Amino acid sequence: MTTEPVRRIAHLDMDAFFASIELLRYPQLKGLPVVIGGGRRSVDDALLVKHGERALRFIPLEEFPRLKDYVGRGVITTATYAARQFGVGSAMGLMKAAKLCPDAIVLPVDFDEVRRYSRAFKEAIREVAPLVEDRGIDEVYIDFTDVPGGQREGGRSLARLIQRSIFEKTGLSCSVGVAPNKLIAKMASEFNKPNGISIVHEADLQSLIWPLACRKINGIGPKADEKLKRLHIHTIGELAAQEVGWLIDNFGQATGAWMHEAAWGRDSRPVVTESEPVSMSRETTFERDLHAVRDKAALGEVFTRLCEKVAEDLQRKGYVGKTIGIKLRYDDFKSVTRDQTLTHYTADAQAIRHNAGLLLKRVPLAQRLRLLGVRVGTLAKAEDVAALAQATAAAGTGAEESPPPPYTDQLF
DNA sequence: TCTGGGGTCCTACATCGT
DNA sequence: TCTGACGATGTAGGACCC
Repeated sequence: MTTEPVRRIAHLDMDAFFASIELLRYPQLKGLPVVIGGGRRSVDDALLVKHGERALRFIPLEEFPRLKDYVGRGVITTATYAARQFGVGSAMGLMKAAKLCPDAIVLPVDFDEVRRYSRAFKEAIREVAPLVEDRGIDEVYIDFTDVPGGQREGGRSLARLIQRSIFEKTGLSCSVGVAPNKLIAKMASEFNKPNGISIVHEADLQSLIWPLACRKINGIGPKADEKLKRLHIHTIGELAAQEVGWLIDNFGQATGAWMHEAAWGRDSRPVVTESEPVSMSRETTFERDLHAVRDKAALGEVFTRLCEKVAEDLQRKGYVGKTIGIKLRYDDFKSVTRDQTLTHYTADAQAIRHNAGLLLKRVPLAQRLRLLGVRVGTLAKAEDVAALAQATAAAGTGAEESPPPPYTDQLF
């Protein structure tokens, strides 16, 4: 007689991913406070030129740049566990971090390298368990339910196997949480970091989940957490004790109902192995704030370059889009967006530049700008749109699209 | 000396056609 | 013809995540 398999979902999180990759390259930094971020100066290139690829591991410590010497804007992407001891962490401004730990070594992000490792660890997982949902560069959900051995020890033995396989193929460690659903698995993977495994069953809700802060729920951010605190709700258990109607009154229909479900550990979202992108964008923060009139030429150049980059991204990945958007961030950190949906799809840099330029006329430009961004949304596969256009043309009903005019006479 | 870049999703609101 | 309800769609902003 066979029993129905219990739903077992794993959340796997690479440990200090970006920093750990750098430590493989520079093993002499092991155990030291290191932060990854900034990235405007090519530290690696400078060290490479001086020492050559093979000698990187012998570069003396005093040659690495320190946080206290860092100049420019930027935030920390990740920090080694040694750096975290100083209170330094992700999303912190580099200048603030320099105060907390001036002697921490600061390295730029090597995105190509990180992407390579990302592909490698995900491949290692898929060899063992095929149902994998991508959750960014260093995280995945895995459906253990029907994988051979996925039920053993609540999922612990399969988690151990995956950890071992990832380490063999990349030299990196990760933490895994296995639970009845994605929501709990995500929380569980944080229980035992680094290089840990946590198993949570439905019956553990009150003892393991309810004592946690509401902020630990994936989806409750700083704003919602603050509001909950104002309402004297600090833990998930306190959240679970509230009437769903009261939560809806305070947070709205969707959020209120969702909070209630989450606090009771209920989440039926499936592990999704494939998804289509919704938008693609490029944005950049300037070294110094720029003015629309006085720095018109520089802004125009950056703007055109951003449009070209988005167009390149779309074309490389085989997408076209219909909604063109811009984003501006002023020197006081306030941002505005404008967008416009066209009658036709495009992935053409000139067309994007032209329409983005028109959107600029709809935003205030008296204040200095610190960031400029360009976005293309309402995406479709280029081949699908082309096929449809061909069919429409064959039927003789297609309206002829005229090419966009050149983008002269624009603000910048 | 503040606060990156690339995304998704939700909400509120305006507009338009029926 | 006027008015209101309602759904679809577009737009703006913001919360949140990695």
